[in-house]
Amino acid sequence: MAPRTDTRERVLEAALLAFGTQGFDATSLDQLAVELGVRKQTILYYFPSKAELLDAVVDRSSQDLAGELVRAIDGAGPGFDRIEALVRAVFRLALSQPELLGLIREASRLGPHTASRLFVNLAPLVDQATGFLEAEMTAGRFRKTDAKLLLVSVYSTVLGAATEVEVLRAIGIEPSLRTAVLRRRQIIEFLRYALVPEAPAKPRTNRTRRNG
Amino acid sequence: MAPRTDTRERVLEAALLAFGTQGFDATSLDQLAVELGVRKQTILYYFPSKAELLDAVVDRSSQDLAGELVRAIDGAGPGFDRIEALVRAVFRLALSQPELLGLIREASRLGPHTASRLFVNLAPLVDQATGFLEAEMTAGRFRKTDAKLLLVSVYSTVLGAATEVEVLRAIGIEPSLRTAVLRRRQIIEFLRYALVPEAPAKPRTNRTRRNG
DNA sequence: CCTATTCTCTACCACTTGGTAAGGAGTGGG
DNA sequence: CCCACTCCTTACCAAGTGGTAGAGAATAGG
Repeated sequence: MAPRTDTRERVLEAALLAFGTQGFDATSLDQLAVELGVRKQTILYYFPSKAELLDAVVDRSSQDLAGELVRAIDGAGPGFDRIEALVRAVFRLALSQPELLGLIREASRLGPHTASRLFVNLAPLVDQATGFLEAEMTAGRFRKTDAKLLLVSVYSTVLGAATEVEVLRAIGIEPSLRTAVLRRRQIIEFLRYALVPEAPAKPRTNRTRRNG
Repeated sequence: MAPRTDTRERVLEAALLAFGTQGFDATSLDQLAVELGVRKQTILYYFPSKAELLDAVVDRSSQDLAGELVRAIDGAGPGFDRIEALVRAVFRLALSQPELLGLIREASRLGPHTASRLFVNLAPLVDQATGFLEAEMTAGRFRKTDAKLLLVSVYSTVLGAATEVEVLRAIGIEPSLRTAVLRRRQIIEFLRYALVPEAPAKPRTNRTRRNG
């Protein structure tokens, strides 16, 4: 039956925001409660402990992320188009929901328990990605190498470019929508050279890839 | 004059280890004190607050890191050899002092104050790196692109491959010395394709690149 | 020997943390 | 009307947090 309130929902959202930006340890249940206009025990009613709240947030967020990325990838053509679609999706998330990507980082930082919880939900995506990479390699569209290791590289590169705000700032790139577009383009170019063999015909046409 | 004890030194080391592995918020002064076999107030004698301890640790660590990397780079020849030397240095650190790289991650996560402190010390390295990249580009040895953005990509890729232990584990790669060598090789290959134009003569000989 | 300095200690504290216990208000069904 | 259930509350707590105050031990210099 439908619950009478959406408090549980709101707790999850607030927790995602807090965990994803400040980090798990730097977030207190009291603080969350205040933000929600609710007593701390209300949070503990829905989630028996802070750890279980984290688990719930990680579960939901990783599922959300996986869904988002799978959708973006499925909508793209074969070959490098999929990589490009993935990068675009990640950058879209970095702008609309930076806390989500932040939580991913945080979750893999918090040790095996949380990390495995995270990657269990991401497993389908990982499998699909490795399968995709291997297929592209045998088709000769991508350079041949270890697909798993390659995936780690792509993961690090994309997530880094999308989330390492302080690094950008330190290097003299103020994070903004404008520079995000430039960063995205650079990442795509970077990955294309890294993945696709031969001269990739460098399309000056920005993105219109649909045949016509 | 030389201090009569090395306590300050030991505090810094223990703090680096704890901050770099567990994170700043998850580390308490009491815990550090117990590990050191010393009262908490001894720590606070040398560092008036936990925040200032962090600052000191970040300062020292970033200087150490910069020194280590500059040394590795300077000892390498021109062109891609320097990138390779950098990757090797980072992986060496990832094995011998993982907490150092962990602290770098942590520091850029803890907000502008700590991050700027970090990158002030890394600024020479950053300048040298961007200068190097630009020089290589004009020399035609590297593909032409925005040097700063490229640097962010390289940074993310290398640091990610060296530190994202849980990601590796989740993907089915148990972190070990053996896989570290494979990862390092893959990263170097990956970066070479991304950076160096044309077919780079893909050396089947593993690493002996010295003319002979 | 005396004193100043360096270093570490004991004793304490205000505050925050995650969490327990239990009760009360609203609601829906019998 | 009453019972059971959902939802949120007040009241409270033990443990841990970063940090202050100040004393005591050791050493070096005069």
